[in-house]
Amino acid sequence: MSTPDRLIEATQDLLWERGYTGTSPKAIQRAAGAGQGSMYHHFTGKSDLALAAISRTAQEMRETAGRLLDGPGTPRERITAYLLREREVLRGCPVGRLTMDPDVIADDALRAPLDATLEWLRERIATLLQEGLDNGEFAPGTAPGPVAATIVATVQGGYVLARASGSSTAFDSAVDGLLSLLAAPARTA
Amino acid sequence: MSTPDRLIEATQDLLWERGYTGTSPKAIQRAAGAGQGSMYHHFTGKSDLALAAISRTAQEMRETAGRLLDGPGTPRERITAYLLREREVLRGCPVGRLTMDPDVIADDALRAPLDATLEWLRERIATLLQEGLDNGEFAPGTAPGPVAATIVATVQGGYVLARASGSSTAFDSAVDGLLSLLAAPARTA
DNA sequence: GTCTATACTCCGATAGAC
DNA sequence: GTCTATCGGAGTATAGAC
Repeated sequence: MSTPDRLIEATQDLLWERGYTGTSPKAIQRAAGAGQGSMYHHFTGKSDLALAAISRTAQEMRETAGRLLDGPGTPRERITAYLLREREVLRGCPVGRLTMDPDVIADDALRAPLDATLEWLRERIATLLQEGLDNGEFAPGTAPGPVAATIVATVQGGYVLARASGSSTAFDSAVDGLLSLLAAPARTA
Repeated sequence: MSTPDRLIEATQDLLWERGYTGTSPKAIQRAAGAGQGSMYHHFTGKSDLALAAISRTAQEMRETAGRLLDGPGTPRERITAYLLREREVLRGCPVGRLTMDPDVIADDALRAPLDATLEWLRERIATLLQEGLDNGEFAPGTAPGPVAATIVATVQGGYVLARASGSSTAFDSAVDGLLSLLAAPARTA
């Protein structure tokens, strides 16, 4: 792999693990097996490299989620598959994690990929909810936009609960609760 | 106020804003108006001071949430009041935020107050859900434990969405969606 | 209790040789 | 492209005077 690619991947890993403030150029160089001069030859500095890493992470997250949300099954089944997919829960979300970093939030260029990714996810799920409403899979009156936000928030917050407790159980519990709330509408109507 | 108190309060603010890694002893001293020697006289170091600050923040959060969850109204009304309470959404949750800090999560003493607080909140809400089930305010079949986890996760995740977008709208939307799901007519026969 | 002095390392970057 | 040298500042303390 090329040196820039190794630098970007190392930065992705470190940003996920330690955040922007907690990630130093030196640590990136060590992880990538690249020297100081090499890193500053390919990137103008830490923030430039972080932008490349965050953009790539955001893209990868879209692909991962998209495979399930655009996959086989009914709208409800796809949302369920997304919620129940295998996750390294205790590592947290590589995108959502960065929203707690003030230096990332303060920089519009770094924040943009985070916003775009979570917004894309919310929209994609809202569309599925609408399709599920149309085919009777969800309770009439379900508001796709807000409920999609709830779904994304539950996942993001599930990571918080899991990391606080040191166990993925809390994440699973939050998802279970959400799925039960989304359960099939009464057949009586 | 005493010097230790000023140091603790300054640390609380900085941990909320910048996290553990992003908070330096020097910044704490500046914010507290205390000197180097003074800080190290009252606390053994950064982590000791952080423990005091985190414990106090956790206690304050319990009191704030408790005032609404133990307040007037039916169980459903109290949960709703908790979800709709005024928040400085873009600042995030001073407790949840720290779960993304690897140095906090790696230290059981620092992690314990986070876990205890979120666990307390989840339990308190689960109890209210059970009471609401008993008086018919929630759909039969609602599982108090998991749904309580969903409620707490939605709030924590709402902060993530809001900070990503730079607006509190996404938080409000996630809460709206959650309230609508909790208000849905009985779907389990 | 608080102050200043000191120590050693890392941070984030630039400069210039090869 | 990559290396080494260098830089001013910040991080996280410890020591000892007052």
